[in-house]
Amino acid sequence: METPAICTEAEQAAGSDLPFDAFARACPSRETLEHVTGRWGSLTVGALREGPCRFNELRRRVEGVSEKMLSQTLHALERDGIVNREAQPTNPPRVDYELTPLGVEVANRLLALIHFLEGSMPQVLTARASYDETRGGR
Amino acid sequence: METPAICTEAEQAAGSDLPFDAFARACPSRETLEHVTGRWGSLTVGALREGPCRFNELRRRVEGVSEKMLSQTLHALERDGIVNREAQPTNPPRVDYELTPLGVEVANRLLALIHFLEGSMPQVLTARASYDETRGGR
DNA sequence: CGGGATCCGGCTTGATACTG
DNA sequence: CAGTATCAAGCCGGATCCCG
Repeated sequence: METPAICTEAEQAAGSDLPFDAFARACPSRETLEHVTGRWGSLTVGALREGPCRFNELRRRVEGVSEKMLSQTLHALERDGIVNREAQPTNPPRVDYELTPLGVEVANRLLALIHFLEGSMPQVLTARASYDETRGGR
Repeated sequence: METPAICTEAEQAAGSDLPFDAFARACPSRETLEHVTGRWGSLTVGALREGPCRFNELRRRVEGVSEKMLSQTLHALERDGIVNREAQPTNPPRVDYELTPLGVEVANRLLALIHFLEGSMPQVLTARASYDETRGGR
């Protein structure tokens, strides 16, 4: 079969009506992918790649993120085993976040993609320009 | 500076108040990244990697996607120079989509990440299990 | 067939406030 | 400091209608 890396038609053929919910479950790697590549996911992974840090420090590194979103993102990544959370029951509370070894691997691949994209921005920008021009700016 | 691949604090330091809108613009590669990794983006790129195809054929390959979303995704990818659109003014109209050389490169990196993630699913699943167990299923 | 325009519901996000 | 709870807004995605 020509099923790509991402399961697409696989579940369609198997399931039937799946409103896109079923296939998300059938393809857990997609979930993780989105945790990693999502808005705050990629920024968080990027920030954590510079070294472990605490919650509010992370908020500063990823600035623009709300507490809620950072917390949420962190939990998702922690649940996926990408991020490790170390809470010390001291007072005041101190919690450090860091990438797990798996997280580092993921970060590297992700960054590879991102770097490639960044290196390709001239092409992308050119493409965008001609696209916009062709269609009159819209 | 230790600015990561993804521009995070860079613009913060430079700009100032950016409500996450400014930095999205300051960091066009992030935009493209999300086009590629997004819900339909990754599926579309994956589908197109199997070879060029027409709109409705694509809809079938990526099934679950609505016309609107496919169209939208395709336009975003086309604008970024990831996808090439070839319209033939015949009747009935025939339009073929295919990955550009750049698109193929991007697809390869993306798939590398995805494949790694898929290969790591046992770890991820294990991590998820212990996370869920620890917190009582929530 | 290939798509654009519109309407609309829902999930995602973001402020704000509160707890330990 | 390190979060969670709540609530409203906004964007995303889907269904539908329509045109070329």
